[in-house]
Amino acid sequence: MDFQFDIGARLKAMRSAAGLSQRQLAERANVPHAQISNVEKNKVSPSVSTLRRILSGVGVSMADFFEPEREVPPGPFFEADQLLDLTSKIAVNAIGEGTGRMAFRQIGDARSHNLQILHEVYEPGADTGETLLQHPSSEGGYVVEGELEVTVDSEIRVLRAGEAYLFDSRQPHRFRNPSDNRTIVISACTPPYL
Amino acid sequence: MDFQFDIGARLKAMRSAAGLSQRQLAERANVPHAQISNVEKNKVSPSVSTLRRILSGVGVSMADFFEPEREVPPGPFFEADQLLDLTSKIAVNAIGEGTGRMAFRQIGDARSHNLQILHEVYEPGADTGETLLQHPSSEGGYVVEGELEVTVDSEIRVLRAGEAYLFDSRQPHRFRNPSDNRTIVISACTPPYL
DNA sequence: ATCGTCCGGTCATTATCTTAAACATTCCTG
DNA sequence: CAGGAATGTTTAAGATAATGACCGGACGAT
Repeated sequence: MDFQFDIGARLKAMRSAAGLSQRQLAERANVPHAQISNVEKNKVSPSVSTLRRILSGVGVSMADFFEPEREVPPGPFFEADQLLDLTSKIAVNAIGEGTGRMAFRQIGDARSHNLQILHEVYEPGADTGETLLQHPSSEGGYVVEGELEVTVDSEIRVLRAGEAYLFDSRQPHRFRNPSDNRTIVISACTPPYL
Repeated sequence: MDFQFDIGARLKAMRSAAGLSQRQLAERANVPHAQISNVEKNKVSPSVSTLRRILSGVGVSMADFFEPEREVPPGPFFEADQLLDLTSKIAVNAIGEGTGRMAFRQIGDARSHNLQILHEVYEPGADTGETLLQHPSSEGGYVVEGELEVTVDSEIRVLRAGEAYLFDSRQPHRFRNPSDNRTIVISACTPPYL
């Protein structure tokens, strides 16, 4: 999680792709043109607010700007510690008022393979709440250890180790660990959630 | 291009999802804990370098952090000016040493529909160069106006208005406007490039 | 109650970014 | 060649963010 690209070079590339001079961009973005120069030459690390204004001038979002910094896991084989931890990301993007500790770790590059396989850990009581993202995708999983209460579109079922589920993720769904022990699930989803 | 979320709230959510205190995160991220507090309370707009350090502590990339800011076009109908301008993004991410002016505008939300339809404009001489991204996807297009020289895996062909192409984008490919007039193409790709 | 430790928040100082104005270059054009 | 208009760069000021020390509250253990 530490590759970083050359912000200045990237901004410069985007600016010239848009066919703008530093001054033209500065006007659109409502920043002094010196700042464009400073950022492009990496003389400063701009504040988020400044960078946002600048990028608005070339019609690029922050997310798109930093896209290349995304970690691209290697493969096709992964050590246990090479799984990509998506806990914070999923917890904030996909889960509503989840409670309790849980962890999600992804195998490889879900995007390019169009397949997201996750190793999921639910501590006792952990609850995703009603899942926010309801993708047009398919989703299934296998309970490796412990118990998992799965709710799909008003059907509730407690799955134990060895049992499994599979459904269309457009249906509202929710996961919970109703037991006093840790629950471990391996799940798969295509196309990927995030 | 101007929705902005609450950076502080988002960081806080991610931090607690990771089960860390401000001080714990501060140590991991190598930042004074006061700064975590300041950022979470939106007392400052952190510099990119600072935010990057903080996010490394929760294992989230900049791109992921700003993901929700991405523009999600409405639909299912789009006015001409509602097409999403991807010029800078594509030019920098997908195209190598392209030359000349070109523009790419996307119809709707390619990701969720798994289908990317683009309105492409090539000014005279515009050349994508060898395309960098060679996705496992399919790609086709129709020349609406002007001429387009398409190179696919060593096959070269000049298409005129009314003609079209379709190929597997894993093959190396390249587009060029060899004429003195503007060229307009409507293309489609699944799954999307970006 | 009284430590000890953790928590998040605040303060003054320092370092950094931001700004506007001046500067240097190039490329036209008369 | 001189003037003009564009370009990107540097400068010195003012504004803002980053830092480390400090504060009061919450919680447990003694």
